[in-house]
Amino acid sequence: MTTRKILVTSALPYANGSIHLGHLVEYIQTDIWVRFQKMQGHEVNYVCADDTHGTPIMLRAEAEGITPEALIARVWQEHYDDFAAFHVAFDHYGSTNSNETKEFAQGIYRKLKAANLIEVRSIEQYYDPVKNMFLPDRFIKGECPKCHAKDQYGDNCEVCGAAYAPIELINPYSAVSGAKPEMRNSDHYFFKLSADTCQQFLRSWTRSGSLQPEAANKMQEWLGAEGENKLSDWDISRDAPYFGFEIPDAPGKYFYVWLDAPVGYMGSFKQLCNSQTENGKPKTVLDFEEYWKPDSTTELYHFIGKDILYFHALFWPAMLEHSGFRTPTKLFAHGFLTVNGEKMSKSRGTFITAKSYIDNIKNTEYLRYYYAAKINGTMEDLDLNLDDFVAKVNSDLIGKYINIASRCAGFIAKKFDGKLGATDAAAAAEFQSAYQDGAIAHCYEQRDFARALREIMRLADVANQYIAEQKPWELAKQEGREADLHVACSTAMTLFRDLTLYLKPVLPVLAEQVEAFLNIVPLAWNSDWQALPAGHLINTYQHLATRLDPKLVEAMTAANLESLKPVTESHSQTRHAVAQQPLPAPQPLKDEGANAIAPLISIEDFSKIDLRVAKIVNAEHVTGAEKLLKLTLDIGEEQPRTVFAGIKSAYDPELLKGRMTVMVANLAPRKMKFGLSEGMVLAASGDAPGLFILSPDDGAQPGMRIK
RNA sequence: GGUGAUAUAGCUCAGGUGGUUAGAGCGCAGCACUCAUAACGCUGAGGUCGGUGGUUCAAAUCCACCUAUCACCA
Repeated sequence: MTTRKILVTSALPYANGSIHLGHLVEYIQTDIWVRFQKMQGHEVNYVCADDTHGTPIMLRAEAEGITPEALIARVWQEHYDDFAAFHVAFDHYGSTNSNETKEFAQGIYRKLKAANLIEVRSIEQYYDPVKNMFLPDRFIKGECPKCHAKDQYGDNCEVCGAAYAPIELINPYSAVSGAKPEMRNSDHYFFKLSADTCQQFLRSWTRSGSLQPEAANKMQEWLGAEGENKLSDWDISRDAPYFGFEIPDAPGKYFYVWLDAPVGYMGSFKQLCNSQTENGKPKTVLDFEEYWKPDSTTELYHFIGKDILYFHALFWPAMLEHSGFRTPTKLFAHGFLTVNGEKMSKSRGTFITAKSYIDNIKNTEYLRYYYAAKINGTMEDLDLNLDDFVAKVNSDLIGKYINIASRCAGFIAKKFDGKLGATDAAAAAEFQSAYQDGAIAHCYEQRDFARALREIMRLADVANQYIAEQKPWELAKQEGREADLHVACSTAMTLFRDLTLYLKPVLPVLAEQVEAFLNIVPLAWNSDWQALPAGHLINTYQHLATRLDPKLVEAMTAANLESLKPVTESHSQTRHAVAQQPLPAPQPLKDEGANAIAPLISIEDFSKIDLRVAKIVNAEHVTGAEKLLKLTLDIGEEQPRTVFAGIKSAYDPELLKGRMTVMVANLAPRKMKFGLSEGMVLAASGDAPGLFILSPDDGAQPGMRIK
């Protein structure tokens, strides 16, 4: 087999939010494919980076009172740790905010300009006079011109679905400052995608087999029929203030984040090339030019979500083609993740962050397995059904696969001092031919992991049937059957070894543990099939994996329940450089979003809350507490209750004594540093300073229920 | 609104080029087993393939329309 040279990327996560299980569909898919190719003996480099530029990053950093650089550094580390926990093994994980990416972005721009593909035009755009900045569509809100819903974004209405331009909004206001925006002119730089050369190139490139059939159809829609020019030019500049790269010879103008995001693939790979050193000297194994020159014989694959097909299948190849670089070999677009058949939802606890999975379930290979069992290389959405997840992991991995080793290894240890015997050639024949015909490898190559795993689990069934037929537990009790027992259990170990090989791209850590248990060199996929030899010594079996407890999954969703917290992230699943995508202001700013009314509840839900009129019989400061007052409340019970309330900043205890107020009487008691708090006092607060406890009208008596 | 995709047993999914009684795993019921951190084996009950109408000797599989879900519309 010839060694292929392959460069693989996953889309760049935006440095504005946490990695969640939706992101991981892509990174896990890519990682499995990369690991498979490496096991085949190919030279594979897998690079990615944080996507760090744009208005959302700039504003978020400002809201947090830190520099954008500090923000992206922090998020980079979080992303990096999350990926590592899920065993996503990048060869390099960089950042678009790098010198390498900057040089490539500016270089490409200069080439495009020299090719006469850049044009400057003056456009009219909303400007925030308070914040002194031009406003992206998503940072302008107002009343929908069609249905008159309030507080809709500048590009489309979430109530009636209408699409429009920001200028059509009624009573627009800046989502950043709240100010009324003004129309102002500004020069913008455009990449002339509508130029004949681009049109013609894209028309042929999108049909060259670089896209999945569904994606190619989609492109057809965007390109229009032959002779029809549907592409319009692409606005690649943004005005200061903007966090990004300056456009050469254009003071105050910056590259739009989507221009430098894919260039980040090149930048990250360049960093990888530069970082390969040996004894302090460059190793020069990786040659950037070899991978990116126009006639390169290496392969370049981008794994992306279907939402960003437009950028990767039109802008990106057109940029590369006209700036002297090679174009991608193929784009692998995938669908979105749904959880329990629906969009991920914060209020249902199904907006699951990578971190919360790690914290609650710990074993990240279970998710890798489940995703792999559903990934089929198409653009269809993938459903994470949490009940199914538990059932599948337990049944396939524990019940079928691990169980093979677990049920046979004991005999090898006890009866044969850990030494394997001969292999039952007839029983192993199916496995040997499965290896040789390469069907499973072919499925991996095609990214149809689901089909691969179905075949692997079928083989696991075959192995378990073999053991059931051999009945080693009976052989072990019969005189003179030791040889048969030895063969049966040894054969099972070879079958188990094969299954482990096939699962290794999906379950790299478990495979390593099996390699240690079987005392074999790391499994690879590029040699002839051989049974484990007679006389080979294996180690004592220790349980390799345990069943997934459904309670852990429940705990995870509970941890993600954030119905009381304001939505600060995109409610779409958009997961990459997203400035074109729905993206609310990153931090609660003034009067919208943060203060949205919570989801509807039923009267039953409300009646669960037992609110009572309470008389404050005593109030005092708590030594050592910055915010708390200790209240003694009478609600008509024999003993008054003690409640710690965070209202010290607003109330003098002396003035509270004797007042009537409202408390939640059936809140679970909470142990605090200063004692047990047996309820909660209600108080109102907003963005403005101040805190206001409630009072009933005169006449209300302690203990009266509020309903 | 336009476009692309999806819709098959309780759940999750397979079903090139249309062709005998529509498949798997899980779940469920029964049987059996005890080697295995209750795992494994055997048997069985469940779908007429989103809806309607076409093409055809024959359609889950082709066509039209409809419905629902997802995405994209730069």
